[in-house]
Amino acid sequence: MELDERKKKILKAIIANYLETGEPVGSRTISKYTDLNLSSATIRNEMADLEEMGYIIQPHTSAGRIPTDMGYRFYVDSLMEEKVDVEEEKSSLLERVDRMELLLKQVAKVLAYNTNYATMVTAPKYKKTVKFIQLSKVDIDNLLAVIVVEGNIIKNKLIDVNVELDNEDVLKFNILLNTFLQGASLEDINLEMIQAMKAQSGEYAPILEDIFSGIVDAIHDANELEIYTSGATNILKYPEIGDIRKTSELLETFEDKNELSHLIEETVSKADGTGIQVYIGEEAPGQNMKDCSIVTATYKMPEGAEGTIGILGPKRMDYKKVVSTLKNLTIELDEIFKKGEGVNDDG
Amino acid sequence: MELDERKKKILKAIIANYLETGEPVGSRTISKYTDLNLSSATIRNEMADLEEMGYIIQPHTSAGRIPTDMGYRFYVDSLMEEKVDVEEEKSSLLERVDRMELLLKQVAKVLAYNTNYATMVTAPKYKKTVKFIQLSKVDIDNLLAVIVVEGNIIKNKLIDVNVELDNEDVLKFNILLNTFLQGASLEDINLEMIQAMKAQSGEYAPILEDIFSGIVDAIHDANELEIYTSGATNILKYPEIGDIRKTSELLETFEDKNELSHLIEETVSKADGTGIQVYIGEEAPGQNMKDCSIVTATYKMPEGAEGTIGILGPKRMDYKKVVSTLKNLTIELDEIFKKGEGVNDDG
DNA sequence: ATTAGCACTCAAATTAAATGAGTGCTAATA
DNA sequence: TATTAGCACTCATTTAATTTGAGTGCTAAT
Repeated sequence: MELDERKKKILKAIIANYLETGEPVGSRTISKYTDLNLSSATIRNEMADLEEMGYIIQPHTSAGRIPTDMGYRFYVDSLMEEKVDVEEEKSSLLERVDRMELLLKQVAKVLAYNTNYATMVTAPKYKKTVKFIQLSKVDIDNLLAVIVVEGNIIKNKLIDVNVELDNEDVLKFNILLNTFLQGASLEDINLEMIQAMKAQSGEYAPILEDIFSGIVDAIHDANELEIYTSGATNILKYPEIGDIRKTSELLETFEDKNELSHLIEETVSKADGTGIQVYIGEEAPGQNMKDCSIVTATYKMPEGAEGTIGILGPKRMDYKKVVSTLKNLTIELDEIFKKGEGVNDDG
Repeated sequence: MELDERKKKILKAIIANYLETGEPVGSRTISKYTDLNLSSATIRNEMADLEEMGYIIQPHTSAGRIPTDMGYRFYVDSLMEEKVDVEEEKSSLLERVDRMELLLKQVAKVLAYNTNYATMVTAPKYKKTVKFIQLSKVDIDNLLAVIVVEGNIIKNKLIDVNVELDNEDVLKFNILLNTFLQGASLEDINLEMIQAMKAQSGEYAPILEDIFSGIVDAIHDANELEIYTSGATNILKYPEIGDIRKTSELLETFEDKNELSHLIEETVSKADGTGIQVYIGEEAPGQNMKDCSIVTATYKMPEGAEGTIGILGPKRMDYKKVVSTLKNLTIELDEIFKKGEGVNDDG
């Protein structure tokens, strides 16, 4: 059987209507809703065909039709025309801030606010090199290490030292650390480098051990795939996502950054790199997501590093709006990074 | 009418049973459940009395009894004996960490894990004085201010400067800032002090403006009543708390740190300072909390500063367990602060 | 003062009936 | 040949009626 223009039009009308109302769509509705000027009987015949082809399904004998995953997929790939950018929507959504962390938090928040779904944003994964490092004596037995890595990610680490150090000692350490670490990435910091530093540290080698491990910790921290989420409770607004138990599990998954990071990695690994990806129902990773869809977008930094923005919502999601919002946002992010405006990462 | 021993025993049995099962408790159950050896008829008479006195109520004519808020109140105040501390429970719940922030996050988490309710922890509210302050040049147009305040709360602030500064300039600023700010609390930093600093900064006065406002921001930040929460989704496990809509609103309230901070302040203002406070149903602040109870505890720092730990759960809460867990935890916290072990705040 | 006994109440569970949106099929129509 | 009016049929949902049973209050006997 062939999916001719008319069938497509009808399918589109069914899905659009279902996305709006959440109710199974009947033939009479479509008959009136479209400009096809066909009777409900004709629509019924077409619907029977569409069902046979697997695009729609009846939840029960005497109900209207709802889209199958395959139907959604076809809608997203071929039927949905993207929202025209009204001029005012183009207006920038993000405030400029100077730290990656704050920027991404903001992205998650703005997106959740605009879409009413749950959102997640990962920091770009790139070789973060040390831009600045400084050790200071905070009190009698604590050193504070401040490390700034590319993207202005700032990490602090208090290091307990049980030997008294004077300011001159600290100064020496600072010179040593900067000589070796400035411009280094996590991968550059290996046993070899540690040995070399120890060799130059003379009598302080044992103390340096502590300090060094503290700093490596902090750099490691900064390199971790951070995830920012927002609007988790939005999930509760869509009761169609199974029962409370399931929803509650989903929420927990969403709040567990570790699990979430796995999920995102899975989606990213599936992505074909063309920007925006839509995962519908079964296509989405994770057990509790059968009734959800995930839409992800990738933003790029000039150096080629990529981060992901994701939206989690019900299958019956306003794909149009989500996709267009995501597009605008990634464009804006790309620009922010390009200009070095906002987040400053000129090393 | 008098609340004699027997009535107390019966009331206690009713509430204990209700806390366990969540079902209205009938006379027959109590007749068997207690060691009073009374027939159900007698219990019924006593129950009628207890109802008249306002401690219990029938959800409908032919149902068993459930506690009223007043019943819960009496139970918590007079009937509930506290859980005996099994030796193993005494074992410490907290790992030692060196920063207030991490410690309190941990408290929230451990508590949520142990009780299965939603938890919140506020940082102690005290005059936080500046322990350490340092300005460094991170790149061509960014200065990094690092401020450590008492309790080892560390704040970073990137400051955009549009004038090129050399290291010597930065050094000067550092000396200036330290002279004025070390040991100062937020209240100490007033217009007068700013004027004095400006007077000493000479040609740099205009730049200092930016730097100073950045630093004041950061100190302000550090002084804000931070709240750490955990286990918010636990709320979903207790369907007795109204419908989904209400629950969802409650969750949102819980995730909104600002609102939450108001709530906590309200409870604290009501507290009589004897440590653990229980707010049952209507006694709790906030509109969506009619079906909830809040239990708060106060921990103290040696300087007299106080912070609050709170638990939010259904009225039908395991008060015994909650109170004992909270007690242990505050004791442990008090000790950590006393010893200066873990969080280091010897200024 | 306590308790056995019994009639009574009412939420909740079960069953039955009514409703109505929507379908599939058939026969008439353009 | 494609479309449509018409009609019998299906079945989730709604509404009503019935049954069940836990639990009560009262009374009379112990």
